[in-house]
Amino acid sequence: MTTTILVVEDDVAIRDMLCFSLKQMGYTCIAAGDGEQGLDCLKIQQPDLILLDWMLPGIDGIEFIRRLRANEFLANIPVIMLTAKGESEDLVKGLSVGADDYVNKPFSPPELGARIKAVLRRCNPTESDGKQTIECDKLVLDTKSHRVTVDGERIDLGPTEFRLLHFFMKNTDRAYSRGQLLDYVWGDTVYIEERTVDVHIRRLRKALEPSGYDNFVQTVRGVGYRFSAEM
Amino acid sequence: MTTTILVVEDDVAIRDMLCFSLKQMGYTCIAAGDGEQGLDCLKIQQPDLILLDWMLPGIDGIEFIRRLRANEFLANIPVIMLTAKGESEDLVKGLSVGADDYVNKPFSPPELGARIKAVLRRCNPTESDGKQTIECDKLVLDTKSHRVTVDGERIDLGPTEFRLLHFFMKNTDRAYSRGQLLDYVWGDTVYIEERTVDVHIRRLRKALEPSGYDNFVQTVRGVGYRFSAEM
DNA sequence: ACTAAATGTTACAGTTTTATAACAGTCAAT
DNA sequence: ATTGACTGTTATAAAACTGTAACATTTAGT
Repeated sequence: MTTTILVVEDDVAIRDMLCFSLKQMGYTCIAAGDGEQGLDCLKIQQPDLILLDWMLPGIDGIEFIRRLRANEFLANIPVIMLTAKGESEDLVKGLSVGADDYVNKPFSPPELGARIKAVLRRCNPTESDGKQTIECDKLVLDTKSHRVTVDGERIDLGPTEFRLLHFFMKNTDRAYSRGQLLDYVWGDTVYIEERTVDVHIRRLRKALEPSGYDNFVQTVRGVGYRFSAEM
Repeated sequence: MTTTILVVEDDVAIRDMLCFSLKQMGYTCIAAGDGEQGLDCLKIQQPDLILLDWMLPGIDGIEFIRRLRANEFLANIPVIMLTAKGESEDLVKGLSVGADDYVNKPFSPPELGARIKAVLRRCNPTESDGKQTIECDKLVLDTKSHRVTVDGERIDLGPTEFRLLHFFMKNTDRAYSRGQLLDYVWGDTVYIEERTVDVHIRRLRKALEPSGYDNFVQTVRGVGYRFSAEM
């Protein structure tokens, strides 16, 4: 799950610096040079957060937020204002118009990062797309506590086996090739031998063995693997 | 049940006067000379209400409240602003930022007392006793007295370990990343190495060791830590 | 039954993650 | 100034995890 941030800032140097820092922090970044451009970007793609310079040519910060909040699809996107020092007047205006937080220029990347994290957290209190536990017969995977249990009996899994089981339990009764599993469970950026999947399947089976659920992990010869309650 | 009030006011005379009046009214009083000091106080002890002068050297009222609201433990503490006459501008700002009420200087102690009572009533509708202690098996954490005991046996914790345990006991059976713990326990405005969390986890475990509750603090490899009665 | 391909299993070396201890700076109380 | 408690950082040790390759077994087709 990548988090996308829209940066609206007219100063090229600052904009580039921002995008660079944000990417380093693992965010995906869209950049706009003025309010008009920024609003255009929003028509195409909805970011998870907006970094908004307050002093903009054309549409200024206040106006930008107004228009943003006026659109029901965009109204909930949190906004962090970037203000120069001494603009505390505007600051209050901004917060009252609907900005969620602000950062004074100049700021350090860590500080900005902290603010971004805080705002995202505040705005996504539900987190983790709802479902807290996934069940399959008596097998229970709890995403919050990061635990797998059968009848309350705990099953120990390494990080990779946990992700693998998690994926399987979210997508039961369906066969996946080793390549697909690598993409979905490991991520598509790494290059790993396909046979490695076999090894982790083995480890998962072994961990599930005492509970008898190891046969839920099924081999589909010539294709890959499948997780299913039915034999 | 004593009610504690934090006074943040830079003018010594007014501050002392306030503390004196408050004590007369039966409140316990903590005093801070500026915003920085005030925030430090909050790390150690959570008051039931904050009296906040609006004109402060360093961190001003807006910033103070902003930081306050950013911390989940402190977010609900009501704030009464102390404003000089003619600062009606700031008044609006303050209320929009999240102050709960205001009192114009100069004010009379009875007036202030009335406001305090009103705000406390408004903000603690459930109250009367509220949860003062959190328990986990025989482990008892008293939020007011800032004490942790097992079977009446006292356990000594440093401030950070106390907050960490406090957070854990409020959120058991759930894995948190080091980053999340930093956000929730340390606050999202500081930038601290993630490894530092490990060290404090270690200190917490060590402190709990003699009681045998150290294994409640569990490592979730690849993720972070979890506090749970179940192994 | 024989063969080739696919999968199961195991051991291991390298890497990553976590635990622990030691250190230095801060702050308040004395 | 000095002490002592506390905090954050860092270095090193220990533990856990990972990917690979080598070998074993099963499977399907002949």
